[in-house]
Amino acid sequence: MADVKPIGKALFLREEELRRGIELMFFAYRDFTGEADSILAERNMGRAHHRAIYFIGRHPGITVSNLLTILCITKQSLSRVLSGLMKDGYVVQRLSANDRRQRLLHLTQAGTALEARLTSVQGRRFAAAYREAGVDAVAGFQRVLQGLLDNSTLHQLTQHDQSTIE
Amino acid sequence: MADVKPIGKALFLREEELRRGIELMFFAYRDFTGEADSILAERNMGRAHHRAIYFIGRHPGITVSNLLTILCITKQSLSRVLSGLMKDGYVVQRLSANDRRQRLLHLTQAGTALEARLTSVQGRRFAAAYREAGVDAVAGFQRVLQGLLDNSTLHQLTQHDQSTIE
DNA sequence: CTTTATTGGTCAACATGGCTGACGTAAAAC
DNA sequence: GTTTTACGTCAGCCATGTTGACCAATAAAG
Repeated sequence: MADVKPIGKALFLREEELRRGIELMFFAYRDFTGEADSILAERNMGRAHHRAIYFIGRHPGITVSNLLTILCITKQSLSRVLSGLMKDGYVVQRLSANDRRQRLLHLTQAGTALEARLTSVQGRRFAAAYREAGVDAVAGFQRVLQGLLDNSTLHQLTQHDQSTIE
Repeated sequence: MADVKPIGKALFLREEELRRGIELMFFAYRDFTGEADSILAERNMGRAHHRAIYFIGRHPGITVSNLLTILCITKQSLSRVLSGLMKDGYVVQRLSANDRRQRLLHLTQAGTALEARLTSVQGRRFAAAYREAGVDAVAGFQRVLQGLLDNSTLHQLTQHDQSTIE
């Protein structure tokens, strides 16, 4: 509301444009997660399990702490999910050699397979959307999404080094 | 995995590109909803209340049925949320003249005010992201998000007429 | 060596928001 | 007029987020 012109129509169009973005985010996120949710539901798992599997696959040997930093949920929420994943044989913990307090998280074969399946399903959707929209649109898409991030999230993502492997 | 070139590096880059999209969607959606969630939490409300308020504001006089079609949740989930919103004075029901089975939903003054506040917060984030990214990026953003939608959602959105007012 | 901080985990208790199934009531169909 | 359909509500279950208290192992600081 800082640099709004004193013209009724311009204001209206601006608001409509913003609402369009808000609504697209809602619907696209819902549909984007829908297929994976179905696969997970078959195995009595939810989106929380997916997130854990995804980021453990992405950062093998990640500590619980670092996973918490990525997910921004409480230790207890994650603990419940990890317990289930270990019980069901998707994730294993190994003790760290450096610091034996740390449990380093790894996917099992079953975990890797499930992660691949879920990522494949979501990747196909992205691949189709990217193909339809074109390269320039994809760049714009990523720029806008990046602009929607909190600063802390942005910093986290730009440090995409080996820091979680230790 | 249909039209993949038999080159290791190209495949890797493609997968990384898709994973970047998947992750950006996760983080951006979380941060995008975070501020509104905080405002809602102050009033003992959640994201479900927000969705209901948002779409009632968008389609004054919408029926419960039509709201269900938009949200894709069960009648019971919505009913619980609507009961709370009516109890707290954000929403009122009016009986339809045509079909007295229907309850037509409207925001109260408090509901309108809350909707405006929440939309303003999310709109500001979008406005900032749009400003940084530029007009072309915004177009690409919208094209890609649209491509991520289920067909049924896309059809629903392209029929943005008065059908919900009846 | 002792103290303190960090890391990881557990348990209890609670709220939100999905779900299913049972069940009214109003309108439509026969 | 009875049956069927449409619309909405209620009760209760489950997953997943929350807070707070607490414990154990280890690292770091004194």
